[in-house]
Amino acid sequence: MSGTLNKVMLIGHLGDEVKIHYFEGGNCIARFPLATNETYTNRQTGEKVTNTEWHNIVVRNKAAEICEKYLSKGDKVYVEGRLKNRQWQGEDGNMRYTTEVHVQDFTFLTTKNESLQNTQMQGTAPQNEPSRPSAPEVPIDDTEEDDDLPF
Amino acid sequence: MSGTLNKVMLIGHLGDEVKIHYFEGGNCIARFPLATNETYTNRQTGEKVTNTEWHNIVVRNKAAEICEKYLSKGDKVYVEGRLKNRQWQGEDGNMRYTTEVHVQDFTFLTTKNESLQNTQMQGTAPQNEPSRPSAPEVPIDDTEEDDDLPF
Amino acid sequence: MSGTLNKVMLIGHLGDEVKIHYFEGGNCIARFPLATNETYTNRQTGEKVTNTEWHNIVVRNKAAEICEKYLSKGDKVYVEGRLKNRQWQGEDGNMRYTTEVHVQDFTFLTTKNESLQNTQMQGTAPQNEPSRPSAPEVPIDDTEEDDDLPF
Amino acid sequence: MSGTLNKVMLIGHLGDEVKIHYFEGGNCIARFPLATNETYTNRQTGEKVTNTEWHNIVVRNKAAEICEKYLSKGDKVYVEGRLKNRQWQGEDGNMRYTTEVHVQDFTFLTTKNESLQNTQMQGTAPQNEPSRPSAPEVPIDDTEEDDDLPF
DNA sequence: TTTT
DNA sequence: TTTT
Repeated sequence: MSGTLNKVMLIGHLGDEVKIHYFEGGNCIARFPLATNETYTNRQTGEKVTNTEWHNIVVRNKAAEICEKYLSKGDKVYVEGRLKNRQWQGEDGNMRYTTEVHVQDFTFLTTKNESLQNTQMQGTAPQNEPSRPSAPEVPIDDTEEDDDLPF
Repeated sequence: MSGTLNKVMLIGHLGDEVKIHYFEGGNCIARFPLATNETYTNRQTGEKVTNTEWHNIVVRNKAAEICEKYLSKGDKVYVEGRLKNRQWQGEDGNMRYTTEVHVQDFTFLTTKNESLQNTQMQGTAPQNEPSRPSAPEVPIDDTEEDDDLPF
Repeated sequence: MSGTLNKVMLIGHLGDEVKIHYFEGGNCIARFPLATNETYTNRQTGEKVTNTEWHNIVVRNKAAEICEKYLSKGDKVYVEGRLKNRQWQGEDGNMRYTTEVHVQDFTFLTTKNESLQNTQMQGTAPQNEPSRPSAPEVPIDDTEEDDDLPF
Repeated sequence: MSGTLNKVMLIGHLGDEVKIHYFEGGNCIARFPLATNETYTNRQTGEKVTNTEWHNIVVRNKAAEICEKYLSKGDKVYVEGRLKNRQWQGEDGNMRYTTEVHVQDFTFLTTKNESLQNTQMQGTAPQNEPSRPSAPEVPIDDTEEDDDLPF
């Protein structure tokens, strides 16, 4: 315990399909962009303004596979996780910086693919899913042996 | 996954010592009251008002033991968990209802017992601690075989 | 500022219609039950178990009227607020205790009444709505002159 | 209402002093870096690893002035807000991207400057402070007329 | 009393 | 690039 807290909670829509990448050891990582919207009225002009924020969502291993299987562009989802900054060297030699949301928990709020109905139940059991009183049947290997890969 | 969310996040002070109870199988449960305060100014009278809410905190197994070991009355702590309603029959034959916060994660914000400094690191690794990329060294048995006990 | 935090975040379904009550000064309060579900597999028996928790949701003034207008039994909603304990004397003379969630923010995730489409935009502007950069057009009177009424 | 949620909750330590900037109309914006830590044990090597994430915190107007007045490098604070991405053109002509946490609520968890004790009460009344039953005495102008400035 |  |  470090006495700190790093928590993000988002409800938004997928702006694109889930992209998954498998590592040699069998681990995998999934990524997708998530849009949240804010609407307000400009006080000076009186016009209604909508701002969209795009978030880089990152999911690992079993949870990644569930997302890849059941989520599609446009779906609404709740994700909970941590902010993580990542840097890498761009092709032009300059450093690039990105902030990602590394998912610890999620729940589907709509899915276009309605075939998941029953499967959906275990769909919310990501890595070390905190809201499960009993242990998940499938042990999830969370080893971050990919940590220095440019993802 | 059920498509729902049940989350509570509190920062408050312990109103009493942690009380722990061990079950036969080795499981245990710890309880303590946590106070949060709200201060506002009454618009009509202009006086400052402070309201204190008391929350029933429930922690299980390894996390319970960490709390019992390191937290004391007056300590400040962050807890995250789920709301759970519990009912039982009182001595007068009437049903009693209580709402509890079942802890999934926590972090110490102050402790009177400063001896924990180093131990503190694993102090924040409750059951299925979600913010850990690697697995906790000690597997935590979360079996709720005590679920129908009146706690 | 009191150095404490009292926050609840729920996604659930309304178990009943919104009940609204108006006070003399024009203030009002709305209440509805909200269900969250938890599903897990019993480790011993292998059977799937679903637990439902019921939460007492309380909304005030303008936000209350929006809820009453647009939410119906069965709708899914996100609510954010504070835990508040309330006690009152029952008809049998015994004290009763309830824990409520006093809403500070909310967003509709589905509504059966689809006629709200456009109105919905301001539907998420409860009292002192925090996610609005510009001020809401309608000042909301939040005076808690009803605090000792048995609601 | 947009049916989305964009929420960040952090407990961390200030990595530097609060920097405040005043605009012509009297509005102001404060910024400071906030560190959160994550500690875990590498499963392969068995060594303990600590990761620090740095977050760009942005506060506006009255809340900004309170932060500037009472927070110092090293202080621990809870902040709640929204993720906001900002881009601007760097001196080299390349676009720069940053993710910021725009604060909606906060509470001091420690302060080196203990003189605030009493003042602290209003220290937690940022813009449209959601946890206040009564209205703040000082109306806060939240107009974002500075939105296209490179902050 | 909700929902999947 | 989402959604309402």
